[in-house]
Amino acid sequence: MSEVDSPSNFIQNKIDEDLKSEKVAVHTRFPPEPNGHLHIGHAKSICLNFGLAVKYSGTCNLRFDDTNPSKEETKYVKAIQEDVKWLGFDWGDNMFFASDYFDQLFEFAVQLIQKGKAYVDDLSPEQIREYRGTLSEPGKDSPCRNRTVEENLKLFQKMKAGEFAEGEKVLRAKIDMGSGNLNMRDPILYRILKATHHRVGDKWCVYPMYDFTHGQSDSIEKVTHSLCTLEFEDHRPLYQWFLDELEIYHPQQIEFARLNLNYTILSKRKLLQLVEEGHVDDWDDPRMPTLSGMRRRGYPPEAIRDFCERIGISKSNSVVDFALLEHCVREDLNRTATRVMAVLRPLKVVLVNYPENQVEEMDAVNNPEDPDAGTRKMPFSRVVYIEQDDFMEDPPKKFFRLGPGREVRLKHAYVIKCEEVVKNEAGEVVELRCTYDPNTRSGSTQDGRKIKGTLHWVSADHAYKAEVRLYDHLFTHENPADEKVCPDLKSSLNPDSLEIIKEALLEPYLKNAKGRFQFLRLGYFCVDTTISTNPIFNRVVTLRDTWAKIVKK
RNA sequence: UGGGGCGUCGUCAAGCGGUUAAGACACAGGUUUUUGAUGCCUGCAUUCGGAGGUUCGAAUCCUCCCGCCCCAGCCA
Repeated sequence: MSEVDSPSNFIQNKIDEDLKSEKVAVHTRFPPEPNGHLHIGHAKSICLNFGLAVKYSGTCNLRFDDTNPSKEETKYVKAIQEDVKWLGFDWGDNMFFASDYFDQLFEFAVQLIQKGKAYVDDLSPEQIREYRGTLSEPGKDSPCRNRTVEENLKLFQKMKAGEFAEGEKVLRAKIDMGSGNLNMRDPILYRILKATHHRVGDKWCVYPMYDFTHGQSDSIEKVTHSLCTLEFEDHRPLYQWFLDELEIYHPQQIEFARLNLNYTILSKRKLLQLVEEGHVDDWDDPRMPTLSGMRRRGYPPEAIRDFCERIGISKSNSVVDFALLEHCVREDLNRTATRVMAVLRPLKVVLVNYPENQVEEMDAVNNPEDPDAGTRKMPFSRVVYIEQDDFMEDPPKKFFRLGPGREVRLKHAYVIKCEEVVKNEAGEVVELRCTYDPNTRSGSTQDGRKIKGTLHWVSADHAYKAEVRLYDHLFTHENPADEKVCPDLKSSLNPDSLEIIKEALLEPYLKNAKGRFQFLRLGYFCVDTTISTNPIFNRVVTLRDTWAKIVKK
């Protein structure tokens, strides 16, 4: 599989080069903030970081970047762990929290003050913004910039002791207010936040900013390659500045492009909006691009890993075709899913020459791709249901399913012929009266006549009724994430992203079933018991459908 | 001349001075098939954003130009 021979990318090339000069084990980290659920974009990062550790026999830490207590919650920590595990990765003993380093980080800040490289600023948030300047104009120094070391030390301790209100003071690095890089214009190191932290409670009322936390955390953990997304490129000089000034171990930050997928959005903020406005049930709605949503939908973790492998790693902003993800899912499921029969929109078929009350047990192959999967029995009787789409009263040329006077094969059973079409008062076809050919048991003709069409079916008396849910893209717009071409998110929502079929007819084998199946000729489905005790079958993905393409033309 | 990035097939993406410019998805044909599925076969960039230059030789090096993305949270 493609998981074995992963394609080359610039990060691997870099690591290969690094390994030539210094023989240290590769050490990466996946650093989510526990303020929401993981999505397929995070999967790219997880697969990259953990994948590199596996490939180079190194280590990958799971580290929670929990420096903003007002947004973070323990429930997210748990959900993230679950998602990473489900994806198939193991951090072993290497789970850390930035909050583990709060004492150390505070000491680092004190060191900078002592070196004259940090100062306490009294400016208000608004003033700080003004003093920062703009993209094209330099900023100007704060009046507090030249406080003495002693004064700064005293003030910083008072900040820590809770003697000031939120927003009253901050600790800033003393770098360069004229820098073209805004991140270097005396960035804030610590702010006052009188919030309870999900792990360390009320121990602190000053919290370090991301920039003052991330690099040092990487350094403490002896991370060799700190991989992050492109928007942090501008932060790299600052990342290095802290490590230099503190004179501690230097990991290297390398940036890559985040994942974009068409027909969906991958921004936490917008995903949250979908949940809060009720456009989806929750974060794990099977239409969501979250890992929990995909898990419920039935996407195998192997398929997601394969997908992440195939999309590659580069620095160019790109939008990956959702069809590639679906391809990976189909490829995995084709190999592994048991084939069963289910009729979603039933049409009654009575076999007029089949004995009343007779039931035959037909042998059905479980998976033609896997000889070891064996066979099972399927009951067959006088009344069966077929799919409404599989009958046309006035079929076009290339249609080779059932029609008046036509013959078709019921998979694993018999060849039948449509003798009579029964309609209701409205003129709708409600029943087909057919004859079966007793000489075609299991589906093969003895006189050598070719039967082009093969239909799935279910015996009326033995059918098991269950709810089936069909999903489609959440958005009709190909690129809902791009606000330039799609300014209104809501108007591009796909009104048909969910179709519920209350009573689909399934073969009895599916009673008490768990896991994923291929409903023959329809698609792959996965049992979901999240929202009801009765199993619901979620459609993972359809089968490729070239007939539908022909019809479209 | 604010700073930092990116431009190779419809979409991803290899390529790192000498290749017929990988591969995958998508698409289009054909074939096998008791799933219009799967499988198999074939086709799909004389050209690498553009223009110059260096070189025996350039997608790869240099120059200029063009286009796109990110940055002005006490978010990460």
